[in-house]
Amino acid sequence: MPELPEVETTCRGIAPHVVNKIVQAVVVRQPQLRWPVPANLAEQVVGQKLLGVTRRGKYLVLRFATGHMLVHLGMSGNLRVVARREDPGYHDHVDIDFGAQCVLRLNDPRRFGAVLWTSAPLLEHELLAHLGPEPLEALFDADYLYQRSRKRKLAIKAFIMDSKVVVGVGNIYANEALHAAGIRPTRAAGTVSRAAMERLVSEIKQVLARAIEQGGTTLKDFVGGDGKPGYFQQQLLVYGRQGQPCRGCKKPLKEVRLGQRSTVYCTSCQR
DNA sequence: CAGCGCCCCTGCCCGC
DNA sequence: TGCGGGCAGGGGCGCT
Repeated sequence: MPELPEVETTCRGIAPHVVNKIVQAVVVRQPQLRWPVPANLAEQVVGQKLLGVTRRGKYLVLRFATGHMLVHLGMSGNLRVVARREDPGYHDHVDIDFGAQCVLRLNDPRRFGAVLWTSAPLLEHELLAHLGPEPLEALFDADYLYQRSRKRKLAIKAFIMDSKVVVGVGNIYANEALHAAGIRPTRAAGTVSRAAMERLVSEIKQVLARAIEQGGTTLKDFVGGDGKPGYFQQQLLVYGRQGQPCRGCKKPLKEVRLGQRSTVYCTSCQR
């Protein structure tokens, strides 16, 4: 479900409700997520004030005085603020209870998500230490992507989806950005021209920024931190449109499988 | 090291 | 209607 815009939407949606509130209780109904939820999570945070909610890649970072709680939504997770009286449902695995009608609730049917705790300096955490730049920050530019891609033989789509290269570009937006930039997803990263990299960086930034503005892409059941669906889905030009006409040239869009992921492109507009 | 495929898991959709 | 197979937005990890 969530790509970077969905995680950012969640971050913005929950922050006003939970920041500066004190954790009253932690309820773990299902500890078996991507990694086990730490057994001592409650004792780490109960009684502590949540100082801030940020995002690094697709990891949500909840900052406390003594450390950070990392939350990843995996493929099917969502994190919402609910009233305490709202009974937990199926797949509601973890509650962070702030009292006063305010519970942060993780729901994740596939359980690819994670809830972790680290008291070491945040950026030293192994899951964050080797991440590439944020796609919407200035550090991510054509120079950077061009230099890093030289001599790389893997497909450009897999390259931009590698979180060590740049974080937060998931399958949907990789498909969309490559289409907008006129680059064939299967092309070896090292053969993409400098000019094409300029377009690609620009399109990645644009597609992510637009999706964030609109509250993310709702596929199936995504809802942001406030429970509202996103509206970006209606603007997808290639993802899920295989066989349908390219909006540019009207030729049917082709679908191939790249690294076990659905890859859709126009054989005429993308070279 | 780079690159590729395999999983973790549930739900849903499709074809038989 | 029931069931098996394939696929789904992520991404760490192990193998070659």
